[in-house]
Amino acid sequence: MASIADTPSASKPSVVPGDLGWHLAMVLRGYQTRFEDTVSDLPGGIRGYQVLSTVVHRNPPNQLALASHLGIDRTVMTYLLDTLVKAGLVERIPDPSDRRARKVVPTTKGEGCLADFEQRMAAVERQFLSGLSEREASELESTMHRLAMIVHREQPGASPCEAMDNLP
Amino acid sequence: MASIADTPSASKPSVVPGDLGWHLAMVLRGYQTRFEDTVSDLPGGIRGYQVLSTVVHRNPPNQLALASHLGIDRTVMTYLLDTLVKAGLVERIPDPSDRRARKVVPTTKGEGCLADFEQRMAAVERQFLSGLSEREASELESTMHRLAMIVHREQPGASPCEAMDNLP
DNA sequence: TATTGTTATACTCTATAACTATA
DNA sequence: TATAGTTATAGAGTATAACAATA
Repeated sequence: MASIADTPSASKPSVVPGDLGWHLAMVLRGYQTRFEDTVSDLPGGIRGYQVLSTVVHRNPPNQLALASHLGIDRTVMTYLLDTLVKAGLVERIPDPSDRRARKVVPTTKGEGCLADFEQRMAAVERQFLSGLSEREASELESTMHRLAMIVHREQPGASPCEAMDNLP
Repeated sequence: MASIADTPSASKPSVVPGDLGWHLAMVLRGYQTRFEDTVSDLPGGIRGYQVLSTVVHRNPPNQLALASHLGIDRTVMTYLLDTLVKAGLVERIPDPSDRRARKVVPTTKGEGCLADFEQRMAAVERQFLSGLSEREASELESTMHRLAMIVHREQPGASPCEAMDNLP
């Protein structure tokens, strides 16, 4: 029976090209599973949370900016917002300076709801990174943050929310 | 017009719970876009590459181990392998010790093909991380590797390929 | 009875295009 | 003509269950 001893031994991690992608996918899947469980009560699940969080913390000027910040299509954003509006968590208010556009703002209920779920999410993230040292975890977060910014800027469709992503 | 100045300012990265997930998703998407372009000629695309790479470098004992290592359903693996077999890159050989199982092995053509695509993939990964310092990039790779192992071990369905994942 | 691999079906995303109302 | 938002449709991807062969 072939055992693991047959495989070429690796002195450094990620010696096989493509391994980085495998690791990213595995980590993201694990994270999303925990995320999903945490926000399953929230309308729209993970994306509902992300929309609510973006609306509250980043104040996007319209739906398109909101959608492209989260990397989702504007057609999907319509459905998502319908769900959140129906649940009374956000509102669509017309932009007086551009009557085509609508600005999405949280309701009082939405803000309270987000605050509640953020506490749970923070606990989940801490638990998720608990296998790493304090320093490793914070370095991972900051490196991922930088890399995400680089990727997002090079991605098509990033333009409408550039202003939101150039925070220090 | 609301500007970014309205948002609560952040002194540290990832102060908003859930940001880690956003960053992971953004980075993975950027990575996969480049990956996809690089291996678009290969049957099965990204997954074709990953299957070929796993078969060559990790020598999984059967299809199920192969599938669960990559986090793919065994039913999907059947289709994927059909494609790769038809392209002459791998073969299914019966396991003499368990006649239900089939071991997937690369053909000579498959090995040559993988070596070729690995060179391209290595270049893509270098370019992908080029915005980071040498030290940051290698630390990111090793931390992601560790975190992926932790996640994978906790994931259901990980058992059939445990032996493959416990490499140093 | 449990497991490996295959097949068929249904469901969920996502991508695309078409439409409106404004600019 | 181009853009913000909506709607409808088709396709890819995924999950589920059922099945045959073997343990």
